[in-house]
Amino acid sequence: MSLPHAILTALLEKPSSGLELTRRFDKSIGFFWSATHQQIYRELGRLEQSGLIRSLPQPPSRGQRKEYEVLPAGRAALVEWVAQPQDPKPIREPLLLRLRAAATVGGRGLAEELERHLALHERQLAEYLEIEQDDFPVERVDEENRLQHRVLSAGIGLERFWVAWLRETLSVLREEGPGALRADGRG
Amino acid sequence: MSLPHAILTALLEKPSSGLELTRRFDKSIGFFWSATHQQIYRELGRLEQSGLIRSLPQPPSRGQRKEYEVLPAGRAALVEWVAQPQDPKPIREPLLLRLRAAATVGGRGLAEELERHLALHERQLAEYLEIEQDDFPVERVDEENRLQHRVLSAGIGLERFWVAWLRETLSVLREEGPGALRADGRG
DNA sequence: AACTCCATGTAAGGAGTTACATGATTGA
DNA sequence: TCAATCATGTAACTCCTTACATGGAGTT
Repeated sequence: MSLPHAILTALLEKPSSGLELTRRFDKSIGFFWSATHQQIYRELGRLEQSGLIRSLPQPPSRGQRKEYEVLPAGRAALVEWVAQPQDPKPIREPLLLRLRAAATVGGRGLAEELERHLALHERQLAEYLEIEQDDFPVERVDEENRLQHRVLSAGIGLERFWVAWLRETLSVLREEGPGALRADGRG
Repeated sequence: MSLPHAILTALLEKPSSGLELTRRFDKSIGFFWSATHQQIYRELGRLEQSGLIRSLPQPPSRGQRKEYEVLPAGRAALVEWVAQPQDPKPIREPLLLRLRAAATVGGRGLAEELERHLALHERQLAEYLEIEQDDFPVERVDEENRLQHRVLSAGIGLERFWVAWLRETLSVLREEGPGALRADGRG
């Protein structure tokens, strides 16, 4: 039940059309809650029907921009959701599953895959660090800013974790004998 | 497409019935890939139909234990899956979403929720550390063992990250003024 | 008229969740 | 025999993903 609230938050920050929301879910908000345009359009329809948002007066025909804004009921729903208890979901990480499977059936080719993930996480980390430099300079620290900075810090911390873990794991694999779990090694 | 492979791995480690699998998905494997018994039974049926596993000769009536084991085709499918490229999924963490929403609409009651999550992650971390002490003593380090240890290390590292991040975030909230984002404060 | 974007959708299916149903076994 | 427990399922629903469809606007 997070998508509607993600959309409410995005619309509160700035009233938008479906496509604009989709773009924003590809960057800032999407860094910790991704969504496709199909999900977004469907959810916009539901939110409008529930009276939490409304579309601004616009030509209602198909293929035309439709801009949405949050109604007071929508803001109230969001405020209520923010403090509502929700247990953290257990980890669900296919890569760990694959490592466990590799422990049983052998991991031919797994090292390459770990290296690929390492590169991806390094790139993501660099992107976050760039955003941090641009958007969170030491001056201007009001509360809103600080909370948003904490969110970004979580992204940075998680990427740092994965980078470190992948490096250690790769070095463990290499200790097992050069190329032990590589596609070109002897499984 | 991870659940079938999680089940194949579990069955390779030890042939089991649906309920036994469910129990194991509540602990070891479940720490990074959870599943309910409904998912497991459905998937066991599919895997059997695809010829990747088979049920050992047993009374076929309802309410009777049915033990499964992996067939060669199942092992081959798992080997193939292990090295197959799969991009890491972007983060999807409702708590970060709520923090971002709090930055916009205020976070009355959020501090309590962060404290609750902190306690949960501390408990999970303690559990992992206990498992590490029990299952991974310094002696006996064959390859299988090391890979499984790396998996556990990921769990430990992630929990350590969340504990640290939550503590920092709570201290940031407190700097904003005592009780700023508490339910009993002035949001 | 054909092509390319922009923008909003529909359709179908997979995966996970929640609630409930049914049969076998065991113990009081 | 009654209840509890073990064990295997069904049903209905939500959410997400992938592929495709449709309409408008501007260009050539």
